[in-house]
Amino acid sequence: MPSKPRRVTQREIAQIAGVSQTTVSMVLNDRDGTNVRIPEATRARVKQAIEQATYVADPAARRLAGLDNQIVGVFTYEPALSPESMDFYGPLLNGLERAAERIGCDLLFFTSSPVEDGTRSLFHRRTRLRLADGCILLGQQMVGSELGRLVAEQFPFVAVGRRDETTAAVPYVGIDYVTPTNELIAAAAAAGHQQALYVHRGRDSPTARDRRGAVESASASGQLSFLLVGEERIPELPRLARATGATMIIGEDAFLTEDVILSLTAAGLSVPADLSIAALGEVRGHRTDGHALAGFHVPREQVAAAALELLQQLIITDPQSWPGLDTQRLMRAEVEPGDTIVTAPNPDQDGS
Amino acid sequence: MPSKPRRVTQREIAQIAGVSQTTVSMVLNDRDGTNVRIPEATRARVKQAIEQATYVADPAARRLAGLDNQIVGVFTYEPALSPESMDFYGPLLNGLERAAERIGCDLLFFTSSPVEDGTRSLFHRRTRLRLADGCILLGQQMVGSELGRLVAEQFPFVAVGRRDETTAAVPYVGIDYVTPTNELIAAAAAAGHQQALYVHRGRDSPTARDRRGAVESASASGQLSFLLVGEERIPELPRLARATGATMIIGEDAFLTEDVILSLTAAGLSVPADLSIAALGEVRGHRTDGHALAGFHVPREQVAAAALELLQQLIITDPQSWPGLDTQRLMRAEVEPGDTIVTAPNPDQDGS
DNA sequence: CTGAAAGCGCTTACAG
DNA sequence: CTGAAAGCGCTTACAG
Repeated sequence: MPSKPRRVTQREIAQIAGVSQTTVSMVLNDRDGTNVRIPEATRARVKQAIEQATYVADPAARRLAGLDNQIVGVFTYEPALSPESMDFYGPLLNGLERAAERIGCDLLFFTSSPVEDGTRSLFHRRTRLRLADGCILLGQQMVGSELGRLVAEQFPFVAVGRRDETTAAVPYVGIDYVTPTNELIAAAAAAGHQQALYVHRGRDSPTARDRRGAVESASASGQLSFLLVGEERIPELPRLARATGATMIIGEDAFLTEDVILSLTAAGLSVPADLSIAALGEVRGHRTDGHALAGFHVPREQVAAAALELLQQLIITDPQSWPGLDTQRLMRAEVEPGDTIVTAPNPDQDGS
Repeated sequence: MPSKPRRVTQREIAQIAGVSQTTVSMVLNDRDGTNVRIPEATRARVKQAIEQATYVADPAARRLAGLDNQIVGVFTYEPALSPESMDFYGPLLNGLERAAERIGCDLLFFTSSPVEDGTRSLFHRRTRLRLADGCILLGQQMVGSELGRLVAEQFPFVAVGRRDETTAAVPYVGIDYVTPTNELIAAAAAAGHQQALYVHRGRDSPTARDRRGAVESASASGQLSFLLVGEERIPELPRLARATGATMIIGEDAFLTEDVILSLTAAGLSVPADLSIAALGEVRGHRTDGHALAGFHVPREQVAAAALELLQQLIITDPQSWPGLDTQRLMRAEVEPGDTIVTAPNPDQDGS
């Protein structure tokens, strides 16, 4: 270990300015309370010494003495900066970076977290978690026990995405898929669609359940009847559409929906002429044969920014008062009308 | 400021295990030197207490006591996580993340650095730079005075990209463009090309100079004669090629080269049938009309990994001994042959 | 208004 | 082999 080169400290500043180290600290932190009132002259002298000696406070010492750090931890359960993960993490990281710059905090990525017992863990022996004032958790899937431990230890953190890995009250900022799903279904119904297929991945995540739930209740209310189809049955879609008289197919997300379209066009069907199509996920950048895919815009940048803001609130609030905060927030995805929902062929006209 | 919830400390572990706090520290850090020899029994007792109490050392205290942190700072002179910057930063960040995971260190992004006096500065009043063991600097353009100060303060850091912003000996890992440029020109000459155009952006960065220098010396040696053309003259390229008899055009980078191709095809010229084309930069993912663009593969992931490894060396080496280290390294870009360099039309045949 | 002192949680000589 | 003590650089009661 190399000898840590000594930096200029408050003590030296104090000597230069001819005051005590305490006074330097007071000036530095603008402590001008009831019991302390430092005359402008002293203050100026100290400030000048600080300037002249290019003093910078040691963050470790500040932290140890109990102050906050302006450092926010970022933990992802998988690599966040690889090309493959950019689709999902890119907008989130972008939103985090911008919000961090605005708030004035640094971002500590816990890239070290080793794989132990088969899963990446936030709590390893040498975790630097405590160095951060709080932590943002990113990832499609999180570990319930770790979320629980964070809650139990009253460590400020916010998860991105609605969580159900634990019964503990996990602070999160997630995405409201229900409202836009209802809107999109209403629009489809208004366009004359009565029978549709919903193609899903069969996952059991909160957002997957949300979307499926909205679809099912639209179906139950008779607004638009759905047949739910697992992704493994995509090849059968042309047949299923014919058999049910469906005039529309909705996919759980854009990528899945692109597979759906491939299956349809392979069977000689044309989109949206023969079948209207939509995805219950981000569709920006997704086009099909010149048509903009109908679906949602998911404001991930804003979600990340909102998560950081919520985290700041938690950090400056005493844990005692956390229950009074609104710590579970949803940002609404917006409907992107696109060009792939068209008026349904009138079934009555078929018979005429 | 909320009351910092108390964490379990070494003192408590010591009480549980019935030893002194010093012993706990010794066990924790595997201090088994000449003067200390802790019997296995004690050691086991302490370890069990640590386990049971889920003790994690306070990184701030460790740091303050003079140990290293396993935290590497990352500073970029512009936002690194925005979609626009992903082209350049993406591969670097990916390489950093992977190397950090392997080495076991966390990455502290100095996203806070505010804009002061018109430029983003690493040294602001509250910089957390000192919290990191060392720092990686990323960016096309850096500030010479800050590089100089880092050198003067003997703070371990490594810049990505060859630097010339200061006369100080800046540790860096950069890219060797000269070797592959020579190779590419040799290949072009071997394919019969004798006259070419080099389209550049007129920048004065080290890598721009390297490329231009290699082009000029090839020209001077008679291997392949070049006319150097600024990017503003791209519209004139068809005329210039005809006037000079050039059979090939090389662009400084792939994006510029794509503009070149647009200009040529707009004039009714075909690539590579009428003119061979290459770029002196990363060409992966760049195709032109079904042809893979000839140029380089720039191993940015490896550059980032090498930078982190060099930084680790600096960190564990006493600054006294830094001069003995090879702190300025170049990784060679590789030639990607592509499909856009074809045999030159034989000028003699023209006359026959 | 200002300073001496205690304490944050750790490491490392230094004595037993 | 093990512990008491000093010190890392800061903040914050607490006395003057």
